[in-house]
Amino acid sequence: MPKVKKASKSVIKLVKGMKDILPNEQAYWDLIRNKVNAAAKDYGFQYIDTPIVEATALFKRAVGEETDAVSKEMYSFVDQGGEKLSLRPENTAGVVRAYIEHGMLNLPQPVKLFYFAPQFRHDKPQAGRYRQFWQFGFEVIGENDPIVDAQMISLSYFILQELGLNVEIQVNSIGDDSCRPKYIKTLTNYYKDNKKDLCLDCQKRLLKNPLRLLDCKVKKCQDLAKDAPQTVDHLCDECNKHFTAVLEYLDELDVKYNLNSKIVRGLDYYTKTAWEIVETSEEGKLNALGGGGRYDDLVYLMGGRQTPAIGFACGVERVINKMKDVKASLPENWRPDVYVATLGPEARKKALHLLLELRKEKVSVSEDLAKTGLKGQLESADKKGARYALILGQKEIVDGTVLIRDMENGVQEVVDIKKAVKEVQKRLEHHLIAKVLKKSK
RNA sequence: GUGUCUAUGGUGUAACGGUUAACACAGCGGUUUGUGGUACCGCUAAUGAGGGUUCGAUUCCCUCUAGACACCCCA
Repeated sequence: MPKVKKASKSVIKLVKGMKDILPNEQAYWDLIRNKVNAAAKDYGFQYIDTPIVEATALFKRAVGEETDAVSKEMYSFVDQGGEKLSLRPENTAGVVRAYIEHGMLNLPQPVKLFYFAPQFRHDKPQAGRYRQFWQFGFEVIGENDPIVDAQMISLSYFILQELGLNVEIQVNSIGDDSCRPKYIKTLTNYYKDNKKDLCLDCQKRLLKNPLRLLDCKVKKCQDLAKDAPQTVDHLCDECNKHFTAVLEYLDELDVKYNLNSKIVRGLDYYTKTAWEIVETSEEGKLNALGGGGRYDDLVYLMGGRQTPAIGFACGVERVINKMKDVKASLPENWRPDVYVATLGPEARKKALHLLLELRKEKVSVSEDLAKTGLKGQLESADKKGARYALILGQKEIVDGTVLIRDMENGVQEVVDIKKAVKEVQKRLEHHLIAKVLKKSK
């Protein structure tokens, strides 16, 4: 054995708020990616990747300069060329930029896009909240029919349900340019008279973000919120009609939803329909797994022509957290079909060829050629869950044979090494047929 | 930014202020290079950092650091 150096004392560690996604977690990620991809295909969405880095101005304009996501939490920097850049805090702005920049208005409308990508916000880390976090999201650009709202809500609901979660939709309409400003005025007027009864945070909210007053957790604020004017009662005709239609379509779909006047989105670009997807198994805690809404003015705001749009996004880490909480079932781990074990230098050399052959034939194979003891190798084969082991020792080399060991029952057979691959394939087929038969019963 | 809690090998835990910091799992090696899932033996490996109290600190106190959780906000 070579001399082993001791670990040095100073270790560079993970940056705060960042997370390694280790192999033992990947099953969750694979599952989510697969479900998202499958849903996207079924619903006719195409995948899009936009850069992690965008001009800071993009987010200031799209997301809103006053939002926390942009004003407090954005990773911004000036690069070597003096450009003001930021890591994206969300993905809709980038998608819309791409839509405009690549003239997607010339494609058949609406354009339906989806992404699965890391986002960055310099927040204080917490359960299910990281500074680099992943979101999958869906956007429909170029359609304002309320039926699309209902379909998008249903899609977001469906995906999380597919992942084994008990979810519920909280839906609201926050109006548009023609009614929201008036509503906010009404709301602030209502609160002005009761200002002294509000908690300190809410007194700040009154100035900064009055809509947030509605979901304060402090009792006296909640009591006030109960009688506060609600957005839905102050929608203009157009918004009202739209929202009513959304709900009507939603009733047709098999979606559990709740009208919730407290749903207010954190980003400025939203209009009309807004919703959140919450997990319902744990009472009290209604941490949103995802959220979405219409953003009919965003394309225009970003310099394109007026184009209605709607989208939603879900936080992947949060979804995984919940999946763990409810012990959602995961697909079985990958197992190699065959493990090749060797004894002796000749066998090791021969095994190199055997491995190539097996891989060429698409037999999934595992080995530890560097290990010498047979015991250790079989132990490894077992841990890896191999179905068969091919054992190749001195004796087999001399005879031109190889041992096939069934790892489930320990039965071994000697076969001609030239037929080894075929023999393995034959057995694997039997295995597969047996499995299918078992399932069909 | 505010608050609460926590800090022992890779992981999970243990140690009235008092020997060489214990146990389990994992990892690695061995039990005449030939048989795993189910034996036995061994090895590797830890008190976050710095101060203080004390004859003596993993244990008590302070500072820092890191982490977890909650608030804010959000996905």
